[in-house]
Amino acid sequence: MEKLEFKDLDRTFCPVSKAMREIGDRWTLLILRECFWGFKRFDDFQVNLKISKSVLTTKLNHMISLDLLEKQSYKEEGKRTRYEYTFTQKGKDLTKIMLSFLDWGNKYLVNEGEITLKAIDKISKKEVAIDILDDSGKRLKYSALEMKIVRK
Amino acid sequence: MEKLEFKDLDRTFCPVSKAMREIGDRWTLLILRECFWGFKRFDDFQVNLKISKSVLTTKLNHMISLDLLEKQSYKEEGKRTRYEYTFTQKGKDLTKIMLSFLDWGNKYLVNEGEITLKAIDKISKKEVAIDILDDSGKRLKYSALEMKIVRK
DNA sequence: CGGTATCCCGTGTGATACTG
DNA sequence: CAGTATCACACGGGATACCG
Repeated sequence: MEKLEFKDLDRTFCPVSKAMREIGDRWTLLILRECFWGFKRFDDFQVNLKISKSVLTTKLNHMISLDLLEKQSYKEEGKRTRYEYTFTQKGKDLTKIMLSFLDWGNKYLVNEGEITLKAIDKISKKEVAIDILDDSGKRLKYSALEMKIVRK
Repeated sequence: MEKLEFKDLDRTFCPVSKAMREIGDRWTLLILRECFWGFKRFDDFQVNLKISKSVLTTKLNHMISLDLLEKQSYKEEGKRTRYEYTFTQKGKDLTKIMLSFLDWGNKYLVNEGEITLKAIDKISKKEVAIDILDDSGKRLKYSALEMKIVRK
């Protein structure tokens, strides 16, 4: 079997391409960010994100079809039925992507003195980091990395 | 000083929003991926990504203006002057975002038996992971996280 | 509150042709 | 090879009105 070179490959095989096609739009990650903060209702998304209702409808339905979100109805005593959106495991697993964005954004796009967001450990209240680890758990630099083409 | 609540905040303050505005388009991350693989020339990008030349020109110039890329000229003996694009530190620091996409894409968007890409340690040739760490270097679950509004 | 149905518009993108 | 210029268009997104 001959060795596959990057140049020969249709880039659509790359998981980064695939992920971009699925969540690489203006709203998906921001909706999931709102979920991560605990918001669940249509109206919260709409007000917080200042997204138009028609687009939000489309996005939510699309994200449900991609298994990023689940829609559930619930009913409080004496109130009418409501709906809430919560993320699935697949959606929740986008947290690392969100935190990477957060990290990079904080480093390069936030000025000194400006208000921003950090992710902290609930217990220690200290900042968390996101990093690249080898199989023994040691942190790696980018320069220590290479890409390999494999079959899953 | 009163406590700031998420609901009160214009979402544009969020570094995730800011990052999305800067790199949340169809091409930027894919161009940086090609850089990460070692490609540097206009034509490589164009052929590999199947992007139209006019769009590529616009993107590259935009990315230079955002300080994600640098353009340099170089000259080999007896050949004419060529140009190459390499990423800046700011661009290089997007690697974690790329690896997060790679990780998530591999988990959810690649079927068994399909060709895909993994990031490995150059030395040990073993797969690397990307993870969330507390300040002592211990891995954290999402459920151990919370967000905090701070000033940089 | 939680949507759907229309209509409209900007812009991101591709195709093609041209240049040094 | 490394672009620029021009045109044309689809589609994502916003605004508005309407509905259960």
